[in-house]
Amino acid sequence: MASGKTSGHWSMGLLASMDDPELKVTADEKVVVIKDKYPKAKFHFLILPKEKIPNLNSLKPSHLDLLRHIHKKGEEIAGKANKELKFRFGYHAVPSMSHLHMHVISQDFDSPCLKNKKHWNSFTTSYFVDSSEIIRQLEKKGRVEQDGQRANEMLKQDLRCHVCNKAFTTMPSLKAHIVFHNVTKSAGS
DNA sequence: GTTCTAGAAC
DNA sequence: GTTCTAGAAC
Repeated sequence: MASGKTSGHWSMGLLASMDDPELKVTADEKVVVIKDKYPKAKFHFLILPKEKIPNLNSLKPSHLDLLRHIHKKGEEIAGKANKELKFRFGYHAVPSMSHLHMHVISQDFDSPCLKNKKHWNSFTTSYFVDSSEIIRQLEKKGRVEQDGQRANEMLKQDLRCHVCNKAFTTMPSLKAHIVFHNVTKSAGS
């Protein structure tokens, strides 16, 4: 392999990342765990099933065990990474990257890779669907209903702090604000 | 998904 | 003049 010209289109990038030793965290018979290449928080992992599942819409009840396994793996990885920080486990309603992947992301959102409104809203609005919600929907309805158009509108929403709901007009001001939440939270001693 | 950058916003 | 956002990328 000379340079990064492996799989043509950028949306196929996750498949390459799964084999990248720099990003790979662990794997078992069902899933691969990698670090997000551009982490949007102090801890940001992706859990991908080895089985090729394109997206949420293609999930069937037969995938429920796998989804529960992914969720459990997420809790395990988060616990190993950091026991103080809060984590969320979930899926983007309209992911940019191909191949189903669950985000495991700490809620500090303290990262230089977190730069714009789309980044922010994709993790703090209903564009981010909790894994438990996906599982519940699949159990109840036999499929996952997805309103992609409504989800995409979430990305354009005004910026709001995910902790206190305060509104902000720019990303730099929001980022300066959330640092304050992180400090007060860990100021135990 | 990111990078780059024009021009809006300040 | 600088900061910041937002749209194109073949």
